[in-house]
Amino acid sequence: MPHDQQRTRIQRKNRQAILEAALDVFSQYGFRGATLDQIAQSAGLSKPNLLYYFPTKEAIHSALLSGLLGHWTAPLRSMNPDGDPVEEILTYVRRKLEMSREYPRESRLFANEVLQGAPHIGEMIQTEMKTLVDEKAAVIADWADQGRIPPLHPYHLIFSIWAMTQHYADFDTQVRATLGGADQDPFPEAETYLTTLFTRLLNP
Amino acid sequence: MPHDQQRTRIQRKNRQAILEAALDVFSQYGFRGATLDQIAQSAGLSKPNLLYYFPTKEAIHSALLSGLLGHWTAPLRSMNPDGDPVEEILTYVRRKLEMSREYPRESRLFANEVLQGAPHIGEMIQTEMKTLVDEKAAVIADWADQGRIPPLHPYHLIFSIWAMTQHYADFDTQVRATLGGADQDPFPEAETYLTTLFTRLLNP
DNA sequence: CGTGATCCTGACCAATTGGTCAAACAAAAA
DNA sequence: TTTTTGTTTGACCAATTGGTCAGGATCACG
Repeated sequence: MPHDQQRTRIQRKNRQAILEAALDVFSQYGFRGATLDQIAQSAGLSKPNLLYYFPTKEAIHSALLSGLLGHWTAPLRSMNPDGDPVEEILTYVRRKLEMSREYPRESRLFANEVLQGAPHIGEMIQTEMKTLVDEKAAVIADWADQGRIPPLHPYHLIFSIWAMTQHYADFDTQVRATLGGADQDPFPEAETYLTTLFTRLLNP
Repeated sequence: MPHDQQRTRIQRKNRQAILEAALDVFSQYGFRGATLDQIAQSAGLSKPNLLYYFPTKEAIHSALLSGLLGHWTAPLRSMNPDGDPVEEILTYVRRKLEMSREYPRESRLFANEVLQGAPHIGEMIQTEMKTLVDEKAAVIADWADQGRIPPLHPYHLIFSIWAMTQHYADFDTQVRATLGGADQDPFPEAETYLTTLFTRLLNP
């Protein structure tokens, strides 16, 4: 049973390759649309060998999602209650946008999952995720109460940051197609735009 | 061949039922994740009978998407160049949010499609969609040139409206789970928040 | 070296997939 | 009432799906 912990060198390498391949495939086709053959081929393994490392398709998916959740929520987690409100929020926006540029597959993986009603991570959202958001929303509410930022609904403020930043990863195809010059990188302009938007929104 | 036009009463009824069922299934599972059996059952037809009305799975999907595109872009299309800029944009935002509330399945259908690289409607995006956005972005740019709204990047302004409004349809599960009271309707608060956001953003 | 644990494979399986087809059935036209 | 047209079905198909299993290959270690 290699599933308890990553012991050997080979196990580490292959589990890593599988998760990498699975990220590719799941993020592009969703859970039901992805196939084990695709993942196995992309990882350079045979299908039975793949199933030697993970017992089921769901196990791969779960391992991916739970392993990524911490990384994905890091920018929000590092928002500092003692910092300058506008600066903290702007930094959060920029770091979140940077995540969309650097890790678009991760963004699409979560998007696919949530789109389908979050059947595999619904629990995680209701616990870990909600706890984090509750905490940070309280911080934002405090800032608003102190008059340091305008009185905006803290949860919807967070939602709008998620929406706008993840949009550039999840809907990359549409963004690029709409902007025309397909080779053009939309992210620099996006950062400028979002900085302007939140600066105007948060300063009195 | 019933595929040229909807002739008989039965054809109209069944084609309608199929598209309705397909919207349910495709929007929840994506193209590859959806099955003909699911759609047939949801439409109350046998699978061969379903394939009597549409030759392939792709045909159903295409019919759905192309039939919906016009409806989906209506709010942007009706943005009036001769109206008051702030009011026009705010109305657009509100109508778009209303679409997310009234037609979440349609939103998720497009989201699924674009997430996977828009393999079936990439062409439509590059032509019809882009033309519309180009036109309306020009209107917004004019408004900015005339000093009637701040100088914001028109395309990214439109993207941000898409992102924030569609977020409430596409990520409904996450929004409700995060807000806690699962039975609570997030849309009224969302409308208030978005109105505030764009009012602050667009007024000098 | 040898031996036990780990790693890998080809052959296989039942279930499901999108799709076909001939024949039966129903509706409408004659 | 025929005849024609339109509609529905059960049986079927090849391909693909997630997953199993016995045995072979390879590794680490004494």
